This record gives sequence, structure tokens and C-alpha cells, in this order.
Amino acid sequence: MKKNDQKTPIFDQYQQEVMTTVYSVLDRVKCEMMERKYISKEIYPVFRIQKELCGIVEKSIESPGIFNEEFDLQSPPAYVTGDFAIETFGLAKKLKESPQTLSSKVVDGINREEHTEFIDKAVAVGPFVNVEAKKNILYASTLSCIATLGDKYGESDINAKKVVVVDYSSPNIAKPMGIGHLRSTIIGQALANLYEKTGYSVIRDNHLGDWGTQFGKLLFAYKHWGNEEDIEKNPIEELKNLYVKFHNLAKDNPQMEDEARVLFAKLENGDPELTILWKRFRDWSVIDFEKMYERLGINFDMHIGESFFIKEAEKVVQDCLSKGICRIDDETGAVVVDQQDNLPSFLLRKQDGSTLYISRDMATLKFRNEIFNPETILYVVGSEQSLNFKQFFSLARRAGYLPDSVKAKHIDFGMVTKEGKKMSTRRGTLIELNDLIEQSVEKSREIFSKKNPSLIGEKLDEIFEIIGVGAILYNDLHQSRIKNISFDWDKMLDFEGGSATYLQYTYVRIQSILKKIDETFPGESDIVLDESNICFETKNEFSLAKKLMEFPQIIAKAQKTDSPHDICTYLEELALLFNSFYNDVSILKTGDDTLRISRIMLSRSTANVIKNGLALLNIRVPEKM
RNA sequence: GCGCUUGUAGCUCAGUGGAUAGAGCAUCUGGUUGCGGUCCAGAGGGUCGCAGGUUCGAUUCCUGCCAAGCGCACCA
Repeated sequence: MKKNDQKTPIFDQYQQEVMTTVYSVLDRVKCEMMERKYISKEIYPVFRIQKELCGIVEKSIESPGIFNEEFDLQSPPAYVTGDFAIETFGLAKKLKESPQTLSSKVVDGINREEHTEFIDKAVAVGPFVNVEAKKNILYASTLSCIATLGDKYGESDINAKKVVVVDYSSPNIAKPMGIGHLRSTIIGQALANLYEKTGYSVIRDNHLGDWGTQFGKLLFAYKHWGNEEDIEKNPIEELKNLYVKFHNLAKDNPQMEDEARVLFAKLENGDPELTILWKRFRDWSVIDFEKMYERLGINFDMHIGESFFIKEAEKVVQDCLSKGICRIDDETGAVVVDQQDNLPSFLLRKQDGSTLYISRDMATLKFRNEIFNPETILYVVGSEQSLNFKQFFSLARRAGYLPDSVKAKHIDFGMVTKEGKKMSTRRGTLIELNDLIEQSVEKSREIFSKKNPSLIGEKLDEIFEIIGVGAILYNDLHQSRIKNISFDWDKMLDFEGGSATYLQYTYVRIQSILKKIDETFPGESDIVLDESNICFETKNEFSLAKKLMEFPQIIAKAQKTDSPHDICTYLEELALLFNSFYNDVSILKTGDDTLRISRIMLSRSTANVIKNGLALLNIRVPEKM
């Protein structure tokens, strides 16, 4: 079918708007590359210790560079004395020596070293080396580092000057956004934050599902049952009703699907009337989505969407045909990509000539590479699409749209299920995001106004909003991505144990302590002691500081493995350690001035890290609750 | 039928080629006249789905099987 390139003025105007946004994002990224002040990895005690220990170990076994920069700082099990542990099995294999020989060599090397910054001494236990740190140095430099960096503690330059495009949320415009798209939105935003904090310049792209056969369906429904008045009043609700009505009737009238496809093909050929309608649907939806994004604290650089790429998608098909990696099917006339790399064959263009998801995605990929030159592209999309992404990446590599230098990752995640079944618009089991947020916020209002009746004032609504929204975000992020989440109102709104609320509460409690301190010892809550004066007394205090020290490393690992839930696990452990410390000693009653102020610094550092950690997950902390 | 993912404590989930597999909830015991108990400490509870294999060592890697979920061209 011959393409009609005469788009309506509306479409042209829309394309120009998109390009304006794209170039402003590009400017921002270029600027960032030149001017961003990165926090050097080298200033963090955790990385300095790692480097020091690695150096000594390599020296003591006379094998410089053997770790190849992959030396991991591990902690020994709880029942073993020692701050760090090294196991020599791996080395033994590489060097063809016995683990025991190596561990005693390493221990000798460590104990022989005189001018160390953090490392004190070591003992060998069979194949293990248990290392003791200079505890006071580790403790003081960690607290001092946090006090200096504040909100920036944890950021690093590990991935400085690299660009990542994160493609996430990507709701379909013809449908209301439900809890399924929430996962992509939340995970994508957390990953974008993680990448940014390790040095990446991040481009956040909401690749709207604003094209495709579902628009044919919506146009069909609108033409048959659409009521202007109702739509004006409540556009999103009415569009949803139309969509559901279509599906209900199409079950018994399969020809409706064909008619919808015809309408979509007309739209793709630039039918002016349909284009105007399409643009209206799109605008309404975007406005509606924006409200939700704002509430969840999600921010995108652009909402380009698939519709932008339809012309280029056709060129992609032509290009692939000329490169001989796909063919026109003799019988149907559709464009087919044959079985390759053990992947089943699939279509690149429909029989009626209109584009498909994968051809538009190919064009999108080409565009992103040409304009932004990214090091990595993340596609945050549910795992039910994993076959599609394998086909897409395989085709893109063969077509030369995805050079080996560019990493493309499908960040997959499990579904949100209800009673073991996927929730969907069609089944009517979809829970809408608005309802979810409302209910969560209401629940937090209910619980906290009862628990803490003294909580009054104008900021109350904001506090409940922070708690309610935090509970939703955390519920989604605290378990590993890949697993299905079974949807359960009670669990989602459970504010106990391993929840955002527990972490927020710990933060608030620290703020309260600091306030109390200022009443008794005015001005002490924000004193920063000189490193040489910072001290501690109990084991709990040290364990807490050691945990605080690990934070930058945890961020690096969470980014590297695309696992926001590592941050959750870490924060829960941290909060537990703080609560132990809190239970153990009274800061207010600490008589010794430097010890008391050190403890205040420790508490403030903990609050700081909880805040920074939750911020990575897009969760805010209230000042009271 | 083929492919992908998952299977760890009663429940929800972490974790790992190596030292005695961990949290939260639930159950039981103890602490607290507090810096906000939405806390802390402790106990019980596990053949890490089953069976083989690789390895000095496997819950982790490989193979087979069982169970659940998802996917397998004109949807996205």
C-alpha cells in the first residue's frame, strides 16, 4: 500500500514540538558532560579501604593486578571476629597454591605492613583471612564524610560522562493507566535515579503507547457510541468506557476487530479527521497522566511516544528488506522476519501496510542512538514481553541499528496478579492508580491520626501524602523485580515491619531526638567534630557506622545489577542497627561531651543516609508523623 | 508441543560456588518509669521443589523431572 506523506498540519506541528524538546534535552546532556561536578569515588572510606586491602593482598602474594579491579569488600559472618574477610579459594585456583598457604601469606603481608590508613591486622582461619580495621579511623572518617557531603553522600563518578536512556512507564493512551504500568513507572524512576547518582547523564523517556491498533478500536468506539458532552466532562473515564465497551462487544462480533484495523490504517495514512481525534485523545491522556506522575514524584525529560516514529518505521522496513534480513510474504504481502537465533519468526509490517510495535521500536532505537549516543538503553517493560525484546534486539543488531558498543537491556519485571491471574482492563480487574493512591493516603491518615493525636497543623495533608505514596512505591520496590507481586490491599497498606513507614518513622524519630538535644544542649544537634575527636564506645555504634560506610558501595551494586531492592534491604538493616543503638544507650544522658556529640553525629548521619536512600526510590521523608 | 521465569521457615520475601542459610509478619519469653514501644533482646520453626552430574566443597553452576505463571506473527 502506498503511503500518503501528506500529514495534517496538526501532526506536523506535533512533530516539531517533539523535536524542540529533544534538542533541549540534548543541550542539557551536553552541558552536564562539561560542567557537572562529580563526587569522586576516591573520597569514600569504603572504596579507600577496598583499594588499600586489595593492594596489600596483591603485594603479599606477589601478584599485582590479579583481582583485575574486582576485589570485593566482604564482611565475615557474625560469629567471627573481624571487620572484613577475604577467602582465598578463588586465588588458590588461579595461582595453583593451597588456600591455607595463601591465607597465611596474606595475613603475614597485612601484619607486616606498617603505614596503613585503615587496615590494622589480620588472622588466618584455614582458608579465610579475617581483617581488623582501625576502628576509630573507620568510624570517624565515615561520620566526617557524611557530614561533609550531606545530601550528596553516596553519589559517585563511577559512570561519569556516560549517557543512559531509560524508557519507562510508557502507558497506552487508549487505556487508563493501571497498576501494571505502575511497576514500570516506579522501577524505571528508581533506576534512573540510581544511574544518575553513579555518574550517568540520564535521559528519562516516557515512550507513550500512542499508536497502534488500539487506536483503531477507540476510533471505532468513538464513532459509534461517543457522546461529546460526556467526553468533555470526564474524558479519561469516557475513553475507558468506550474501550471496555468495544472489547465486550468484539468478543461476539469479530468483524469489529477488522473494522478497527481499517480505521487504524486510515489514521496511519494521515486521514485528517481521524488525526484530529487522535490528537485530542492523546492530549487528554497526557494531562491525566501528568497529574499522577506529579503525585508520585516522577519526572520525564520527554514523552515522545511511538506515533513520532511511524514515517521512520516504514524506512526501517525498507532498509531491512534491502539488507535481506526480512522478506515480503508471497501469500499475504506482510513483511516477515524469519526464524533466527533460535527465535520464532515475526512480522515487521502488517498485510495492510501499517506499522507494528517492533518496527516503530526499531526506528526509535535508531533515533536515540543518532541523537543521544547513549552507552546504555534500558527498556523497563514487563517480563511477558521478553520474547519480543529478544527478537527486537536480535533484529536491531543484524540491521546495524544497535552497535556492539551500545548496551540495550530489557529490564523485565513480574506481573501484578490477583488470585493468581493477571489483572487487565478487559477483565475489568484492573485497579486504577488514582484509586490506589487515594486509598493508601486515606489509610495513612486513619492510622496516624489515631496513633499520634497531637499531630495537627496545615502540613498534615502533606505528611499523609508522603506516607501513603511511600507505601505504594516501597511495596513495589522492596522485592526483586522479576517476581510477580500478588496484589493485596492489606499488604500494600501494611505499615509495619520492612516498610517505607518503618524507615520514615526511624528518620522522624531521629529528628525528634535532635530537637530534644537542642532543648538541653543548645546548638549541639548540628555540631561537626574534627575527625580526630570523633569517638565511640559500644559495639552497636561501630556496627552502625560501618553500615553507613557501605552506602556508596550499595548504590554502585544496585545500579550495576539494576536492582533497586538492594537499597531497600540495606535501609532495613540500617534502621534495625540504629534502633539497636538507640535502645542501647541514651544520647541525652551521655555525660562525656565529645562522646555525646559523636553520638549526635552518628544519629544525624543515619537520618541522612535513610533520607538519601529513600530519595533514590523516589520516596520522601516527613519531618513529623 | 516449544521457549522464558519462578519454587528457600506457617505466611511474605532476602541471600550465597565456600565458615553455623537470613529478615519481616505470625507464635512464645524477656526488657522499658524512654531521646516518640510503629522499639529492642532472645526462643522455637528449614532434607533451600525432586533426582542425578560437575567440584576439594552445590541451596547457588549443568542436565532431567515435578509444580505454578507468562509467552509463541498482522496487540503492545
